[in-house]
Amino acid sequence: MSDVAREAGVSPMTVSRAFKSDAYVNDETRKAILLAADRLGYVMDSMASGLSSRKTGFVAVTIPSINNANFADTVRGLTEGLQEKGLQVLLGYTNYNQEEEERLVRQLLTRRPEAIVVTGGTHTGKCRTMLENAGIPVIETWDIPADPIDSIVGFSNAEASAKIVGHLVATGRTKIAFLGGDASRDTRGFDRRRGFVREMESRGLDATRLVEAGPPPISMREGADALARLMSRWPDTEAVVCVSDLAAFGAMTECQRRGLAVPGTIAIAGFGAYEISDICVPPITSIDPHCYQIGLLAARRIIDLLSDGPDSGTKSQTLVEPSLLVRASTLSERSS
Amino acid sequence: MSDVAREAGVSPMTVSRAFKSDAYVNDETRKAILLAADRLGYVMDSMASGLSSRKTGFVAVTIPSINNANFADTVRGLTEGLQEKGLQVLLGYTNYNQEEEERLVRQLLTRRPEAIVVTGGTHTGKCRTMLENAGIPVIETWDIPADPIDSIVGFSNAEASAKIVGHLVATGRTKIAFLGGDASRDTRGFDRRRGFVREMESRGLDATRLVEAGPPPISMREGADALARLMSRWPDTEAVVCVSDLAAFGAMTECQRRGLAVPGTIAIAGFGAYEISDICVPPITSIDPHCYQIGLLAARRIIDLLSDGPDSGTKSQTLVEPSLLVRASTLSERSS
DNA sequence: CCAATAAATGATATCGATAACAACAATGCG
DNA sequence: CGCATTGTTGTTATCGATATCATTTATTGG
Repeated sequence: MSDVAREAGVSPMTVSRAFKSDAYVNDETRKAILLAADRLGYVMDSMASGLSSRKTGFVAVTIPSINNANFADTVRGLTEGLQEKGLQVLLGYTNYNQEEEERLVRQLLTRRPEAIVVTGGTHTGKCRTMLENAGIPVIETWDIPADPIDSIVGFSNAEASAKIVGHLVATGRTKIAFLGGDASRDTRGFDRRRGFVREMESRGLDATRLVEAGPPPISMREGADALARLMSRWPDTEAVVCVSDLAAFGAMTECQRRGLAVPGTIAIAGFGAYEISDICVPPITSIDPHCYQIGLLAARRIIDLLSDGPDSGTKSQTLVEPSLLVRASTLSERSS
Repeated sequence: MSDVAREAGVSPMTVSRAFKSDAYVNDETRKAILLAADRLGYVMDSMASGLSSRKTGFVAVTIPSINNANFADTVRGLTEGLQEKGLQVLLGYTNYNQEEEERLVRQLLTRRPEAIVVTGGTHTGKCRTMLENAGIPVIETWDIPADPIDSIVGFSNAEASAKIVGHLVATGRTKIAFLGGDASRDTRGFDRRRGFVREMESRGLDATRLVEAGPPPISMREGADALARLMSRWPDTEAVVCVSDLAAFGAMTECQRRGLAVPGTIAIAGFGAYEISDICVPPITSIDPHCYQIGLLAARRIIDLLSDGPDSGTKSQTLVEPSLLVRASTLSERSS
């Protein structure tokens, strides 16, 4: 930076100001400085800048898996929502593992982010402590934890399942199964299963048709395998609610292979509004949790918290209402 | 850090050393320091550390889209490959846009990464200049640029197409179309199309059945629409090579809707070895570019370059051989 | 025309760590 | 026993920027 200052015939301080948009600098001076910087191929060192100003421009974000269209959409919303304020997302993924999350959060905090976004509501004790003591806004997304750390931008996974059950019952199905929902690692999937069980029971229906599909991420293949197990155990099942669209699609391909008509013999519903659920034949009923919107709202909340200053005392809750997308895979009445 | 030093009764320098694994510190002293740090909830400031040691621990990575399983796998390979050396991926996406890439690269370079990984071979002039002058290893992936900046870890998209053409011809098809491949933005998709044309021509076959599917990312829906256009223009088409598995699956659903048998009436091939191509009915012939492997090899190359020092003069090329996955969608002979 | 204000720039200390060197104790070896 | 070696810790300067305060030069209104 002092090289640039010399080249432009000003002090380093003026160069520093020329790179901030808001500061007092003469337009011509700034122009000259930017030109000099360009000649020298100078790019500012954000790390040093951050050290001095105590603003790193980072927002840390953890997601369970990078290879998941839903979380990717949320990250997209975050990235784009934070861009206007010059904030950059620092991304890490946990592999659906809380110990890994703890390690990751520790690593991310060493970068002194100005806020941190985590997915889900369950963390290791140490992880929670770190988040509480970090002294920055913490946003929990994709869930509504019973005991939030700070702010929430999420939705009720349980209620989403309830919505689907309601729809299936309305179309005349009562022998309904749930596919997926691992208790140990996938808390959101487990919430969906819990919501399913609760809703079924509250309607006086049998809520014991539960098939595991292994730990997340649930692949299409695992969805197919799980459907096979489901049908061999409960052959008279009329509908199956899947923990995700990927499992649902896998399950549907298994139906095709077995010659089970969808939705004639069995109805299938998924979760996540993945593109595949819309385009496959027949299209699969799903829940759109509005992933991109979640990211955008989280970004907005962060910007608010960072500008308002110590308003952060209030633990805000921003709830997003998932939408039920009724499609052909559950639409028609039962034919048999 | 000086708080921790006081708490542990040592100098700040010793605390600094205690956090590095390689340094000379008495085991008991280190234990005491780590304990003190834990009591005070101290986490090291990597930014300050980086400023001083001139090692930020960042590796910048740009990908066209975050919502793409192939690129996500490469990022996974990079992340995991770099983890052992304590290097952290700093991710950004370009939306398949070179101006956006330039902006992103500039932003990423302000973070002083120790290396940078970019996808593809075409950049704006300024972007290329920045990369060349950054003074750090630059890895270009997913492609084999004619005029590499530094190191390459990639494969030939054109040859991958040629492989598919060879397979289709071997199964008796000659009226083959290519779906997708936008010249303006998706250089890799365009390379695949170019490879298709070249291979068809070299076999003396008609290489004019080309259908655009719009700018990337190509959705399943766009694949379906493109197939509709293809069949209305060239109804006698016997096989279609798609720019990606997503387009291929979309195209296949359109066949289902139109009652066209796959592979009986028309064979379909994709690219990318997405899970869907393996599980759909029928499974779709595809190319596995070994995305995770690309990431891992890039990580390894970076680690080599960073440790060897000024060996970086040699512009290495690490080539990965894509695998053809023959599946039912192209397998059987033509039935009509 | 002058005091008051605003605009533009500079000087200095500092952010939180580490590099580099110095200092000293313990150990080994001829 | 003395000197070289290794292990362990401390001191000082510094990385590249910015906060803060000081200073200088327009600008404005009474």
